[in-house]
Amino acid sequence: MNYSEVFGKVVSHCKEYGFIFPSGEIYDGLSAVYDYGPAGVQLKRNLSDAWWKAMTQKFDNIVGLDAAILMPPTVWKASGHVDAFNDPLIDNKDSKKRYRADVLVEDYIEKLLEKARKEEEKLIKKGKTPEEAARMPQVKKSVEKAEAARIRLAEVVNAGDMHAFKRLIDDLEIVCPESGTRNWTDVRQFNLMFKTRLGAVADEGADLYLRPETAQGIFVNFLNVQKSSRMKVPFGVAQIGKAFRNEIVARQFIFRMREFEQMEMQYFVRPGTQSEHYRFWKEERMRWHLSLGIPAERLRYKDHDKLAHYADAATDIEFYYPFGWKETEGIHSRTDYDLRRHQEFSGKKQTYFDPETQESYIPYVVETSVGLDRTVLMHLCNAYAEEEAPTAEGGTEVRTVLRFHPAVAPTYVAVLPLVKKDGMAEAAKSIHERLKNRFFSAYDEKDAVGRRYRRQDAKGTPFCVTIDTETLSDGTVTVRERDSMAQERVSTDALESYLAAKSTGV
RNA sequence: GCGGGAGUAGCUCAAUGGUAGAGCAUCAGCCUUCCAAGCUGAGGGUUGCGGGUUCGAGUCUCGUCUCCCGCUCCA
Repeated sequence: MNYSEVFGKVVSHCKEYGFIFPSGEIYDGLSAVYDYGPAGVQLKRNLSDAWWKAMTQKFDNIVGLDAAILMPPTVWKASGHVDAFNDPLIDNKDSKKRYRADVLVEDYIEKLLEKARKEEEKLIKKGKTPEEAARMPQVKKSVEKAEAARIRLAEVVNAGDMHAFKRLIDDLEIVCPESGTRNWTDVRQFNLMFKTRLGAVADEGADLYLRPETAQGIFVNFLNVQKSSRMKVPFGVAQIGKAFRNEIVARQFIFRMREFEQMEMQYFVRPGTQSEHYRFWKEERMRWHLSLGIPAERLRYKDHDKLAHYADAATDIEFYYPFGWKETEGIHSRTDYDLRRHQEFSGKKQTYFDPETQESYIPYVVETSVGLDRTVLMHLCNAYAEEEAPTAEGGTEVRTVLRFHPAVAPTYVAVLPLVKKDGMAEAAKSIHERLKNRFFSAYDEKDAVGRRYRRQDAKGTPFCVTIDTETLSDGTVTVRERDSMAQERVSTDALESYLAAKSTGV
């Protein structure tokens, strides 16, 4: 079974065992929106807890934050999202190519001006002065046409009138550079940010956006956090939260969702030192993924060739998903772009006084940003396995098992009486009651013990504790390990510490 | 968004235009001493949704929605 065959099985397994459901399924669902079921939410929470501890607990100079999803709209002007996330798009039906409508018109204008310039040059060569050449009809016509198009473009862009935009493209007789035809779809405004309104009355109040990334909540709180927690550069602010993007195409299960959760840490550093911190976090974040059992051969760095406007270095940590190598986490050296822009737009100084160097500066930022849902999917894809397992009759059968790292498995241990009689069930229940205080423990007495083992395998429970007649006489139980199916006899007194020792490695 | 494919029980799938079924799973009971055993019973469906053709539609037809694959898009 190869990786891509696994994908469909993972998706149906997720539904069958309560990890992930399509959102609002009884109403046909909503594209690219999913709900986490009982097993899925625990897996997700274990992963985010592991991340939160790896940041805020492990590092003295990283503190947490939970900023609101709604923020003043100017935040998104400052961050560049209002411009970058707003495109009028049009498709050519023949070439199937999609273009930004404003770019098409601008290219058209540019072509006209180019034509005018060439005419001008020709005329000047023929002895006209530049002033005379500019007045000649063959030049003047192109320039005027270009000017008229520019005015109309500005009008439709300002009005946000997509029908007028389409008429403009039709009127200008713009053709597709690929197919050369004018067989266009309508112009559609693609806004990757979700819009909502502040205030209960529909036509009053301000337009707001649901945040398209969580990072800005950290940037706008930079000084609040730094001053209230007496942090000195370098220090980090960690945050876990939802973000929203109106993706044009959202596919691949929970890999690209419209509503998703990010775990971000912005690390504020002295300008000039960003490279060393960038290198540190690059390695540290890879180590974290490895520590939770993701094998090294399914992880890699992918350095960015072309950098975003705000970055001076960027890399992705990619996982080999069933549909290929894809980004799970990004580590970006964001320079002082964000804080500088917020200083500019808010008029509030975003500088830090460094007591060591006795100077004030806007700190540089190294960002680690990991998709929580992608991390969940990574662990699901990595954990899913079908393998031969022995049956009671001595043959073999396929067992489906989720080999989660014990630290992230939704259920840590299942307590099973070998059979329901002779007081085994009662003994098992009391062990379960005790384990519950410390672990996510499940109790199951239905069906043969072999079947119960397989049920726990399918949910990814790493340990099963089985109570048999020996338990009643000498107080020992067997602990059955999920992956090896090996059993070990452990005294009930030592059971808790035995189980606890198995989850190390985070 | 475009092209192709698919939607029947929780899952995998049956059902010449003629009474919607099986296996697995779930639940209850019996039986069962270590890897999906067995027996008895129960629940679960407007066949994705909405029109049309027909005496009669899961089946033919049109539309629509959702999912999958490819393209496209993705600071």
